[in-house]
Amino acid sequence: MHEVIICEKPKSAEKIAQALSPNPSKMKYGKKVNYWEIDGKDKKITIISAVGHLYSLTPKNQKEKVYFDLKWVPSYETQKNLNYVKDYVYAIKKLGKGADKYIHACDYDIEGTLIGFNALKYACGENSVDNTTRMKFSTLTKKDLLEAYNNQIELDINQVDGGIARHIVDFYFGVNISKALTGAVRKAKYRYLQLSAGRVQTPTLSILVDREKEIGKFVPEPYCLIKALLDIKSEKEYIIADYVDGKIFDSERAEKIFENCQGADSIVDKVKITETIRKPPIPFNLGGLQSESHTIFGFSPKKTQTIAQNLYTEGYTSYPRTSSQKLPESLEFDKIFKQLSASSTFKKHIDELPQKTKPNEGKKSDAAHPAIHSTGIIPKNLDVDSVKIYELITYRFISVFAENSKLETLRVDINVDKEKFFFKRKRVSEMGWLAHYPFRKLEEDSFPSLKKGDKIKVNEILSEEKETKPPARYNEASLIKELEKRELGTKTTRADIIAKLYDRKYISGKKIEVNQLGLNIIANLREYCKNLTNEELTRGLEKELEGIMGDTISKDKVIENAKKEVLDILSDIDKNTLKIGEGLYTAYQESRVVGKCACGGNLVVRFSPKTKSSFVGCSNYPDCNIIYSLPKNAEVLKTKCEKCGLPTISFGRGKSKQRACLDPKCGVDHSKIKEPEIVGQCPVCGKDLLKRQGRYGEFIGCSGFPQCKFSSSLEDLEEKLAEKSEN
DNA sequence: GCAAGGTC
Repeated sequence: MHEVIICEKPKSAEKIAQALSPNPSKMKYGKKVNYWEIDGKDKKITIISAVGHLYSLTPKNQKEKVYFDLKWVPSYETQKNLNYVKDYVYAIKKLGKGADKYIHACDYDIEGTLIGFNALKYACGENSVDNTTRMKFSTLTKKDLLEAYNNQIELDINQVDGGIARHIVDFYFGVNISKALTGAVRKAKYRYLQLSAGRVQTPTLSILVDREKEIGKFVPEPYCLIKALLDIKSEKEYIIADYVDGKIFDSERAEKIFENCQGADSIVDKVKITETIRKPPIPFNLGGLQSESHTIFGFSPKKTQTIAQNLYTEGYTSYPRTSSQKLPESLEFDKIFKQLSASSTFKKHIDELPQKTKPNEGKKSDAAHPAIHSTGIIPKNLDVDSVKIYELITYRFISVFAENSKLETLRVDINVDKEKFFFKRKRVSEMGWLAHYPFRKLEEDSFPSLKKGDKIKVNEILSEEKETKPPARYNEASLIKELEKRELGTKTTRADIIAKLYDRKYISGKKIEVNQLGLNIIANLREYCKNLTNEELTRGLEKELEGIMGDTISKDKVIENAKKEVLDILSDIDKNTLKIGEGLYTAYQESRVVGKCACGGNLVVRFSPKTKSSFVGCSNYPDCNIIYSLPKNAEVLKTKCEKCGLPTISFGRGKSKQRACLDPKCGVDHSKIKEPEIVGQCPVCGKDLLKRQGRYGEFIGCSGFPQCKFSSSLEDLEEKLAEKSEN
């Protein structure tokens, strides 16, 4: 009797083999594919694996105008970068044909069920499906796997149908509407401009557009902050106390308070020290790791994901594509810590952990995998960025087991004449887990010794005019969090989808801005297929998939409904195709404008298919044929060259990243302007004031930043200094 | 190629 077990990925095949036998034989098919064999008395078991989806949808006839007639083909046929899949398909075809019995042992979710089903149907042969049972497990532990093997259930064909429907509906909407948009530009302008829309990418772009609009209509409100510069020092800085009510929007009131305080000294009214407990952080899931790595190292979520994936394949850290924030005891922490202790730096931290502790866990869990953690194997020869991610994961893993840290907050309330001010100082009083997680900035304020009734001289009363700020733009990490919250996309696809929006030139910048093209796409889609721009399509699809799995609606009915809806949308787009195409192309051109040409035209980024490189040319071509070539992977920046006014560009990677003027003949090397120029003394703390380069141009900041927050625009500086010295 | 979803 020959039994074939089909798994979702090589790792789970290995785990299942090890669970079923103390010494399974590890075999190789070709050079790359591992599989396992267990020879029993009257049974031979072959355990093989897929590598995620092996098959993808493709139109039966590529020449159709719209694609509703689809078929499954091996995914390496439609996507060249999936070449590695080939070996696995071949292996399953060879090893999985003609067995007496099949066991479907992929992850127990919609996609996993479909992965195994397609592998059986298209690689092992149609008949294999009828001869298949299912293993249902939620972790890859020996106990769970054995239990699943001993209690196999029937293959749930409704779950398979749910998976098929999901793929087809996404294809119907995504591919057909993308084609229609691209086609509209082609028909209107005879230009090829690859555009796209989809169930997840479009609502994501829509979220960004909404934020853009909020920012656009935001009216800043002036307010006033009143501060008292006290004649006591913390470290070397004078302590500044804030007016107790914070922002004051009534300027008359602000002025009155300001007047009231003039010349008066202050008396300490109340001194209070409170202690707050900070629990250790929670274990990383993919989103958590991406977000932390973004704030600490500035890595994009996609970059973090790739590095974490490599660390996993090398065996240094656990499976990264998890949403779990939990670390079950079955992982055997003791063993991992013992292994990690081979490194003296980790040992130092591990030795300080309290005995017999449980990890601090988060709420989210994942059926297939625990939170991201170190395996215990100490890596060798990692590149710098991988080291950073590895250490982040390992120190996080250690610190979730550590003790609470404690923070002391000193709050001093003072009266300046009749007006009330206060200031706060913070310091860590017990390090706890912070000692094992060297990525956080620690609060280390010194506490001045004061008691009720003490008199403090007031050096100066400061009145700062401020404006309320518009809501912040999303960055990649905060956008991923928003998508998680709205349950759009999955943990694995979110980073890719954002990358796609950049790629299409819908959005740009680290603080994400929506380009004209992105705004126009959403405007059009909101008019012609509203459901695609909000989350309704996803929510509706979820409901329908539940219906399919609960056997209250058929897969075919769901697919048919989707087809009708897409046909309606396509006919609306078709009726307005020239208008839509025109608008999209104009928006695209506006997005590409980077500056003004000497001839009065617009400087535009163009792509030369001949040299396969980008360059900047003038919109008045062929009348004006000025051309600036761009280095590979160059980015045209918003800041202008101060010598010639052309935009500046940045190119190169990492430390060799350079800035220069778009015109190489201009000769200003912008990368050398990094040494900030000293332009005066800070009126608040007395340190040097520096001219700094910000995201939106130059500004003046204090060299004492972040302790001293004084800043000013170039224009307002003199005024601000004069104002301060008058008082 | 176009989507979104698995996985190296």
